[in-house]
Amino acid sequence: MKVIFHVDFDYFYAQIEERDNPNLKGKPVLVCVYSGRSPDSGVVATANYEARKYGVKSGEPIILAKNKLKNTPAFFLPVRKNYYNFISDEVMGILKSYAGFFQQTSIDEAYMDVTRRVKSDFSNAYNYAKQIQNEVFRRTRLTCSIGISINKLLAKIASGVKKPKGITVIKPEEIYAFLEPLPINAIPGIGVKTSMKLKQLGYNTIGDLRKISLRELTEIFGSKLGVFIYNSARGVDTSPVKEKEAPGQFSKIKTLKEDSLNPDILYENLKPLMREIDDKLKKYNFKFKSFAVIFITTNLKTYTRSKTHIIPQKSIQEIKLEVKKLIKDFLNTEQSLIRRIGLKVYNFESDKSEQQTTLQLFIKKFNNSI
DNA sequence: GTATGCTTTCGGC
DNA sequence: TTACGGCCGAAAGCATAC
Repeated sequence: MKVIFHVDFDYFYAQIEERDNPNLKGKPVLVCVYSGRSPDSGVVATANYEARKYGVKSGEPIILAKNKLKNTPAFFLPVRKNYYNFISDEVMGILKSYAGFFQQTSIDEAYMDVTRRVKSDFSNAYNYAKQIQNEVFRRTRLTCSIGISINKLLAKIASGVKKPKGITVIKPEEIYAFLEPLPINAIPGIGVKTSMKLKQLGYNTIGDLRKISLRELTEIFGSKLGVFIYNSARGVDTSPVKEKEAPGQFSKIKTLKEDSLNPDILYENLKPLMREIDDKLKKYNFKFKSFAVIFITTNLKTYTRSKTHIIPQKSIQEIKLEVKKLIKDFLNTEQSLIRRIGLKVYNFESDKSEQQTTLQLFIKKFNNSI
């Protein structure tokens, strides 16, 4: 039986800001993404618990959060993403040293397979989690919550139960009782769309979900999603904890000073983003085969238009005329005003060439050895 | 009809 | 009453080949 941890840092961005500035302690702290369009245009990325008491949520407009906190002293801070990434590397490095297998899934979340380290024992696991929390706090002054169970699905659900600084264990014999009362969308991967569909059929909890046969589920949702729902309702998840692969895409997106339909203005706004993506490509030494222009309209609807090359491209500079053309073509078909524009590159140089490199390395080694 | 691979949209953080 | 980022990976949607 495996023992899997899911580690989730508590209100990560805001917690880092609190740690670095003791004046913030005990007061609402909101880390915000300012778009630069007007002084308060933008959204809240993360808020600490003091702010959440006032109903502030991630993703809501800054101006709305200001309203909720108008009679309270509160701190609205601009997001410092590069700095948080640096801290993330630090805490992830610590966690990794405690895991047999390690999988970082976001800036502040990770799975750990600790089966061997705790000898498959859940009371060992609890103590081990405590030890990890203490060591992370000793070295970084940051707190996290940990979910413990036999697979990633259950560990992830568990980590959200007790926060902050929580440890929640779901032992094998507790799985059904634990899942029974939870709403269906507590299963990661089941969102509004799927849970609404199930609600309309009269199913509200994971307990209800277990009454549906596999056959029925696959008829409604198709084989892939159907099997996924059937297994999840029973706490079954066989996906392994595995090291994160190289990134599959880079993107940059920017809110315009004002909405526009002018292809020249849109392109001018893309230029700095193109440079930043180029820098990143160079840093990683990646080439891309596909690129896409992202358009977000006044009503916040997202569109993308893309193009794929057979030959991997080294730099955006090589395809800037095609970027221009994608913008023109898009404006010819869609004429709602553009609020935000972005660019992404993906389809990085195929595994084939990587295999070639390892093959070449092997040949070198082989030649050296004879 | 179904498997596959590509493009676009969705949704979490 | 409205207000509204920037990134990523995954799902959904679509086209094509058989």
